[in-house]
Amino acid sequence: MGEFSNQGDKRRDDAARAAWLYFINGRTQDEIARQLDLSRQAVQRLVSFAVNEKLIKFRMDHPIASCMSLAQEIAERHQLEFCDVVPTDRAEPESIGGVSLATALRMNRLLSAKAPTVLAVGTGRTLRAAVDELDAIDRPQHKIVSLVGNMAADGHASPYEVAMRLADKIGAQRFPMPAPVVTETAEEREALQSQRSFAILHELRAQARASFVGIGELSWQSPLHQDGFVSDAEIAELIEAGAVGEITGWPFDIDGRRVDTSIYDRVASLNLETPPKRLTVVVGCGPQKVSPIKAALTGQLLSALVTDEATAMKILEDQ
Amino acid sequence: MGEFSNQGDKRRDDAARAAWLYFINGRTQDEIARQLDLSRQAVQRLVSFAVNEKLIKFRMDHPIASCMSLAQEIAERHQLEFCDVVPTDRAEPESIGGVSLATALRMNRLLSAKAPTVLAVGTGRTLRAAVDELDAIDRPQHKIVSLVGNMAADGHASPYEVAMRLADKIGAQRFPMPAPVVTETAEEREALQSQRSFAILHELRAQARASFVGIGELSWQSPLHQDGFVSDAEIAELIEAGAVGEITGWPFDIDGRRVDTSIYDRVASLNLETPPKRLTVVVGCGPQKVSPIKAALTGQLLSALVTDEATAMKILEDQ
DNA sequence: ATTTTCACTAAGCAATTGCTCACACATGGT
DNA sequence: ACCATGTGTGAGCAATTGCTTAGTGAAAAT
Repeated sequence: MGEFSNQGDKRRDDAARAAWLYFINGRTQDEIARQLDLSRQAVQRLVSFAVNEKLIKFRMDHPIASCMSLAQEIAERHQLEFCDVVPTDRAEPESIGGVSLATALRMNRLLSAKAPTVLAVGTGRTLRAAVDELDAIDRPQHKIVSLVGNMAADGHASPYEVAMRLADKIGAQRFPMPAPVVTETAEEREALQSQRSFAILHELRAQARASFVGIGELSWQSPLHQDGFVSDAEIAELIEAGAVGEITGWPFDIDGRRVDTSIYDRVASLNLETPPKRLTVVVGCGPQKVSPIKAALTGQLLSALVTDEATAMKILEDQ
Repeated sequence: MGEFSNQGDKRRDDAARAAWLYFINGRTQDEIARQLDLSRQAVQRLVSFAVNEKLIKFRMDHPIASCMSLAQEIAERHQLEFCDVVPTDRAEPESIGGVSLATALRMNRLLSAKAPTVLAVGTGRTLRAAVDELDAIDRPQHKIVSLVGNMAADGHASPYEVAMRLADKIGAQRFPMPAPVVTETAEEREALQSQRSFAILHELRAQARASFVGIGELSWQSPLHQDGFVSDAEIAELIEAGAVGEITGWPFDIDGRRVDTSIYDRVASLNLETPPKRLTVVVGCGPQKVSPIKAALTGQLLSALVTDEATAMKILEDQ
């Protein structure tokens, strides 16, 4: 009783206790310090730690009318299963805190099920942040399958891998994709995809309850390019061919249709299901995501969307 | 679009937006004021309003070891379906914020089900506070049935009625008990209970997924007495006869057994099911609740408990 | 034994927040 | 028109919080 396996647990416990007294019982840090016999600074550190580590969570329990109406409009117009729109922080329009929280709530709902569930995920900053917001639950019966590799051609890995981290978080079985996003040659992709592990990924995706994917723009500043997944020549070719966005590495044009360039035969990720065969949630916000999302909606590449108010408004503009 | 049915909605929306930016995006009230074009004070009021109205919620997502071990010990010793123990605010040991939050989480879980669910509830401050913490969901298919009336013999009603408020909150069907807790005469109770509405209450309780009840001590300061449900003479008689606690008006002694006094034939609430036929959650904390809870545990009057750390420790002492 | 490292504390300052008060403005009743 | 009433606002102050610095002591490393 009352013993801790290590110091870290004790610290987390103290932090949780301090945060409880602070947020839920509404005490000041001074009072908590006296109560727990610590210095005020220690309490301040604990509370801050608890917030950073998300031992304590904030959740909005009120539908904001303007967000709701944007969401409904988008969902109806594109026949989505759902659309979540969160308030934009205008001082920092690229902030992903809001959408990742909303995404985490959706993931939570699916993952809290006791029945074994397969979830397919892409990669990206926003998804990664969403995983950090997930509730701590233990679901060894679930399976997390990666839709896309996270290696560049030069072999270095992007830090935004999601499947492993998600599986870690909930103790699920993990099925990462051991591949680059885009291979050097078409033959290389063939070789990769003929491996048994790829067949398993395909098989699992077919059983997946839902897919969660990010969305990228295609430009010289695009994440796909910056993270080194595609070369200068390739990005130029893609832009030239009219590609405006990509999902799990698959480029598409303004109408959401596939773009035939030399990389099309070298994208190693699982194919996009068009139209989606399962709940396919696209997550993203920010000015640069507007046209990719518009295109994806037009091309019916998704069946659900999580974004923010500013992006939602631009998506609805002059359509 | 963007229109509001009334001013209150607009205010709540603004508050929600301010709270979102404050808690979720981590901006200062000053920044939010500039962004929403309001004074800092207005933002401070909005944030405070959002917290008070629970538009924004705090939730702990970390099991505190000492609370967990107390909970496990109690649950095992008394074969409970669950026991939730929350940290105590030692500066205010009677504070019910924590247990009501924990209770609300348990209620939420049951009420979020889509399948029509019947929930039976007692009365009391803690339960009342728990209802205020519930998520805003709409569940017209559910039914809320009251286990106990909330009128005193003199006809005045206690403000701690729970069933109606709970039903309001989630839009469920309501089945209040139109009766005093203790009638004047045994005949009066007979008359009440022969009414059709009572048969319905019984019937519904039999279908209930769970009961949530408070627990009271029996003393001159007990809520039952202070709220005027029982007279001076009656409380004296009960104490004399060895009653230490009550649940929905039913008094019991230190072993959790019924106490035969003159009021036993006049308690109008639905009978206690002993042992419980369904999930029966007792909610309460504070020094004065210790022996009632101990007694109820001994007499197997409950199948789940929500309390706080200090109370839990005292419950486990020298048993 | 000595040094290094680390974590913590006290102190103090600057930023942020909570609260009060006096005042403006709208509303509804007389 | 005039007056209560209440609702919201801005200013200002006090409390609280976030953060930095310097110092202390314990544990680990040398």
